[in-house]
Amino acid sequence: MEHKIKIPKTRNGKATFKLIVDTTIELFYTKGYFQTKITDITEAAGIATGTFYLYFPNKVVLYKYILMEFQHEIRRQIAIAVSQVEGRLEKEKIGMKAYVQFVLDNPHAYNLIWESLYIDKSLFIDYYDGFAMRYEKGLKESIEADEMHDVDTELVSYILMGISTFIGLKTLFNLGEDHGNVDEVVDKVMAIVQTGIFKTK
Amino acid sequence: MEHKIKIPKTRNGKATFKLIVDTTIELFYTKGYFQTKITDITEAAGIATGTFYLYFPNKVVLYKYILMEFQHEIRRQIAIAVSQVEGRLEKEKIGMKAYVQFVLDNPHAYNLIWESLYIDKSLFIDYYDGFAMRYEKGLKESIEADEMHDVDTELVSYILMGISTFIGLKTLFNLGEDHGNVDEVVDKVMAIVQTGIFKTK
DNA sequence: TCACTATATGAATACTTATTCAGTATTATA
DNA sequence: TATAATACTGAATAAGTATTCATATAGTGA
Repeated sequence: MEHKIKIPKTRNGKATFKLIVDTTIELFYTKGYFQTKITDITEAAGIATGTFYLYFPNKVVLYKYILMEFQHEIRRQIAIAVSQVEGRLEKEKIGMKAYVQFVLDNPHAYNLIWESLYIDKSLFIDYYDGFAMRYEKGLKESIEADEMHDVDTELVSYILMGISTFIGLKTLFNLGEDHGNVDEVVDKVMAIVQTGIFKTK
Repeated sequence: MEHKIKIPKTRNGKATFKLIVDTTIELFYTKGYFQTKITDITEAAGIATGTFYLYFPNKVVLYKYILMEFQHEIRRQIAIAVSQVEGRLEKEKIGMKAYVQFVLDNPHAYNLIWESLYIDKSLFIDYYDGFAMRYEKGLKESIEADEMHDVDTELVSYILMGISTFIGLKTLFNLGEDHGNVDEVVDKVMAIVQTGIFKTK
């Protein structure tokens, strides 16, 4: 809340900084944010308690740092995926696919992002609302081009995020059967989103 | 974790018990489980600290109690909704609708259930996996009756829960435009689930 | 009314965890 | 290789919360 992160200046400092971040990601994932104590982090990282405070004023600042890292990464990956295809509808599909793919490939990230809801609601809202607005833009274009039903774009954005999140969840906990192949799962999801689940009369 | 809840025996005791539960639901909703202290609860309820321990050995036991309450309630409501319609596919649709409806109508419950992921993963898994299995049963029957595409039922169960959750979320935070009418939102969601979002070529 | 059970109180105590800081070690560079 | 800058240590201290318990009150049946 208060101060800022202190960026290390030397190679050693940077290594310690990264060690703290990586250790924390792992702990937030296994124990959750609130149940992770500063001493858990320093102990797991094999550093002294005081070292933590050299770089981070407190836990929430570290949390936000990690959250932003993931946020950039996910957007970056979607941008990369989308840039490699031609055609607007195709881009749309690939964008969704990339999002689902990211969630599945990065359970740590997904888990952490979602937890923001209980840490600081504004973080959560910023994250998902920001994402929804991005989605909406593409969806609207698709509708105008008559490639998509005239759906409520805002609603659809949330639906897509909800689907991705829960599929990620399922994979995360290995619930039910093992759908080993992520690509396959993503394809199935896309097929369902595309044509719906009920047969048209 | 340890002991059990002590059920009050007198009218007065029951009132206090209920007061604690209701106050806690409100606090868990606004501040979250971990950020709610025992003293926050007793203070908000206007009772002495010790009174809390008269009925609950600690916070997590109270949390589990509330979680179970909601779990029963949601299943009860779906059962009621489903019992009022004829036909299997129709029941299926109504069941889904009831779930989405419940999530939208009970943001407190929804928020609390989800938080279990960060309190005790096994609670979370039990909840959602149990729900998914219930869904699956109906979905399989629909497919056999050729009223539904031959989708991966497990996947679809999670997709439906994901959608409900996120739409609930959106409503909860009043993100984007205000879709005041819950019924309408639910109908839109069902339409999308039914026919998909892309036009078939 | 008396005796007994159930409820309620909140200051005192016990824990848990965050945070500081005086001292030490390492590294870069002049 | 001296010295300034940076990084690191962990015991000591500060804060924050949970939990207990001696004491008090209210309700109930005989």
